[in-house]
Amino acid sequence: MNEDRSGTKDRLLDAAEDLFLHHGYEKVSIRELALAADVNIAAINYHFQGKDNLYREVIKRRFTVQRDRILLALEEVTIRHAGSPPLEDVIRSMVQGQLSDALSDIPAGNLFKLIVREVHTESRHSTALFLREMVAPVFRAFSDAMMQARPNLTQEQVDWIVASIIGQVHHFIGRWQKSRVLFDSSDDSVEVMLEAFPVLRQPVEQYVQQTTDHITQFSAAAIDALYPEVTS
Amino acid sequence: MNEDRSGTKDRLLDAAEDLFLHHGYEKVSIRELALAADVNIAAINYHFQGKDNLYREVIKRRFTVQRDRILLALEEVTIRHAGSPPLEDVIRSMVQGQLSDALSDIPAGNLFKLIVREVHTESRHSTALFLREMVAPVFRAFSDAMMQARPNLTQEQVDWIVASIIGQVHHFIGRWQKSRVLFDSSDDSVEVMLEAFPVLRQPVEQYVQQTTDHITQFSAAAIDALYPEVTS
DNA sequence: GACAAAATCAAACAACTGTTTTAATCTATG
DNA sequence: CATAGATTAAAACAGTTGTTTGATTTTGTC
Repeated sequence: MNEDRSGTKDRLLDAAEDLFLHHGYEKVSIRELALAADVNIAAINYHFQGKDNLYREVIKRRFTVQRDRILLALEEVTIRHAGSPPLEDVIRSMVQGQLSDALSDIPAGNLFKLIVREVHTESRHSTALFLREMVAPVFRAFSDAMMQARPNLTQEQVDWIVASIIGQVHHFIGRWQKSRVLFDSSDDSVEVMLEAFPVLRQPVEQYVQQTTDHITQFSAAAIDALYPEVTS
Repeated sequence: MNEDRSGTKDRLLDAAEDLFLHHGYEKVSIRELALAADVNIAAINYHFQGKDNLYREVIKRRFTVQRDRILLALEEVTIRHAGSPPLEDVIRSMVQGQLSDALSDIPAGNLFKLIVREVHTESRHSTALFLREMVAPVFRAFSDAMMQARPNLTQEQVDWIVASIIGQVHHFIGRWQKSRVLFDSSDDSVEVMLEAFPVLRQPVEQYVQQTTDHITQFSAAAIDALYPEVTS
């Protein structure tokens, strides 16, 4: 078989994931990719018909796994509570899932960093793919779970809430990454960040945990205060 | 005098602001810039000593104005209420200021789009400048105003809250821009966005207004629910 | 071991990048 | 009007980009 272990292909994907993540699509040349993966330059075009497609494959390789993980966590939390999950559990599933995937250093966790980059940039490399197959299903599942947790909410209200929560998640992911990038490049302006937000000094695990707690509590409190449950 | 109207310099700055905003720093070549501004290619290096510096100048031209506008609004709201401004007013000053600046189509409003791009990308073109002179002062002023509105909050609590609010603001800015970019490029995946968040169908002014209201109310509700005021 | 397919390699490709150079033109002041 | 300085212009520069070529090596199968 030719599909099992090419070696070259996988090394290329790994190196590409790492480099694209840390420096962005444009700033990484295929020569750097080839060097990092220890393959010939032509291998990129031989195995993946071009740089663009390599980028797409990097994403495709991970995103199904990650998407399904969150979808599963959301589904699990709703069926465990027989269709009426606690609001905080729903939010936590989503927030924790995204944060830990995005900030963990295991290779499998690099996807969300790429996605945040992709969404906030307008590089349009695979926008349709992202939106239709990755972002939209997760949003919809999150939306549905939240409506099961708080049936008194309208769809539009849930839309606003979901946007607020995702916005917070991405922002905290972005802060962490920015601080690490600045730190890695010994840019002294990292001190300005750390001073303004000392939580960034902590190790990843604690940052993920504290951020998850904050976003969950902050958002749940807002929801219940704005749209109080009607206890019949 | 040589400083008043060069013509070329200003046309270059205007074109650069527009192009950098819409396509990003890397994707815009100096030849495109020169064509759009209707100047010779060499003019970029003659007037700005390189592409990098032109980018920096584009930002410098706007950012002081914008920063001062928000700082003023925050200051004004605190002195009007004699040092204890209503929480919602403080949040609204910040949110409204950023949103309207970022999403209005007047040229003066392009800065924040560039900033969001700059912060969420790691292009590092003027990170220190941004953080130290633009982001940090605004964050600090926002932070201070909020502590005046709710003296019972600790600095750390305020830090978390500020991050949550800014995160929402940037996310809603990003959504709007993304939808417009997709729309402009007739990418049909814009439909996926609009379907998931129909508010994006509205004109700018209403989007800014509704988003401001939502973020303000959502965040204020969370704050008061999480950290209730002690009424002595 | 022979043979064909797959994979790797070094080299060259054409297109583009930001920047300089050199000459021509404009502009204001004497 | 003449002339010095500021500005524009066309062309060339050196370097990099993603991609392709054609030869060479490796791999698996009979």
